[in-house]
Amino acid sequence: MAKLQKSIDKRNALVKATIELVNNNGFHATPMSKIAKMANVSPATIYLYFENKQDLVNQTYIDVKAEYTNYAFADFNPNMPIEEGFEMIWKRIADFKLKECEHAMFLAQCDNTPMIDEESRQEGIKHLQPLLDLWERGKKEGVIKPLSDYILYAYAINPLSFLMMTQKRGAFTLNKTHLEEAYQSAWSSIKMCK
Amino acid sequence: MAKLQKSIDKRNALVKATIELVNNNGFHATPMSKIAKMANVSPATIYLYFENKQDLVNQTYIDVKAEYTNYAFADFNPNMPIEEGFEMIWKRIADFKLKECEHAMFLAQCDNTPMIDEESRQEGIKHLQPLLDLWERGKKEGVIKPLSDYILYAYAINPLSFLMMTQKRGAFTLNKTHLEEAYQSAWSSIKMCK
DNA sequence: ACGGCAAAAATGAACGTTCATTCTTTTTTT
DNA sequence: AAAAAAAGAATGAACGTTCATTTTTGCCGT
Repeated sequence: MAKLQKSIDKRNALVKATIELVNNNGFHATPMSKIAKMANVSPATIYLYFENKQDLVNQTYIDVKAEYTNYAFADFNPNMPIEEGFEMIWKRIADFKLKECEHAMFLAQCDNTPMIDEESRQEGIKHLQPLLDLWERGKKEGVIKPLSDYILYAYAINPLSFLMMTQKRGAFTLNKTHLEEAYQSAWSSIKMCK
Repeated sequence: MAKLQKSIDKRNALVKATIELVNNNGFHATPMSKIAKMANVSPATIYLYFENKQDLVNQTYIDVKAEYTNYAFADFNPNMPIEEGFEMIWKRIADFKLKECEHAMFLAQCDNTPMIDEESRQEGIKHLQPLLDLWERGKKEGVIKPLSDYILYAYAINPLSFLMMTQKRGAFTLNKTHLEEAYQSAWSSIKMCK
């Protein structure tokens, strides 16, 4: 195997182990030694790929955030009609949160905790721009309520995080019907009433 | 001062310090020694009031959760009309999340992290029953959409957590108008359409 | 009202452990 | 065989918790 690929594999294994351990035990209870063990690597090797523990968790956050937004916008193009574009993005996000729920959970933990440096948090936010642009256009066309982006996000997207979390805790399971209901709630909370 | 009151004061100081330090630094970076210092107490004294660090954070969670729900339901009575009751609870919750945002932030961190024992988490959920009862009644009367409680919560209540968090990060500030818009979004996402 | 005393509460220092990180040596690659 | 990558053992600091003492409290007979 090529040298470069081996390096990439090792880095990925470390990121993967970080996600899994932080999800299950929390940041406070995931020592570098455990991360190393789960990635089949010596603790010292981590420091060839990352500066320190903080850097490891920051980079893991940015990696996962990029994966999330790539997934969300994969089939989207900025010229779609507003409602169609929103539905596509919403459903991709829902898909991601349910299929890659380990990753979504990790993001939820990072986003509600001071465990990520502010700089990395900002870096992560940037990738969401296409959705904000869509909303901007929607407001101009009179299709989307003229609300702050934060309020739109709070009502249209964020509920999915809560549902993902609840499902992960085993309290209930989202089926196709739930998801359609949730989408309707999301859309009706941001669309202009006629 | 009475002996009992002194004990209560000391316990409260410890809980308060825990909230503040965990909010600012995260659980992983708040040692018992710092909690003790902030509460003006010796580290050893903590162990007269709490079994260990885990017990301290569990009890802090339950305390704050109880305060939250007491606040939310303070003026509510179960015989109110559905919409009036919901508006009252919603606005009290919004009030709490904005005025006591340190406490709300602490809850958000606990709820997205494995830092609280499952048992204490369950304990905290119980207090929400009056809202679930109101929704139950609303569904029977055909005023509230017949959705799972989790979906109702996701769309009607949880967005407030996101807005509180965003505001706390300084990204934007919620004013009276925003709040009224948010309430309308919340209500319209759960009310039966006519 | 008060001095003295036993119990309770509180303390600071100490303990053993665990952790993030580094150092030295070994293994792998080119 | 030189250079790069990886390893395991070592290091020093920091942590949660406990221990031996000291301080405070509440109560008693006077």
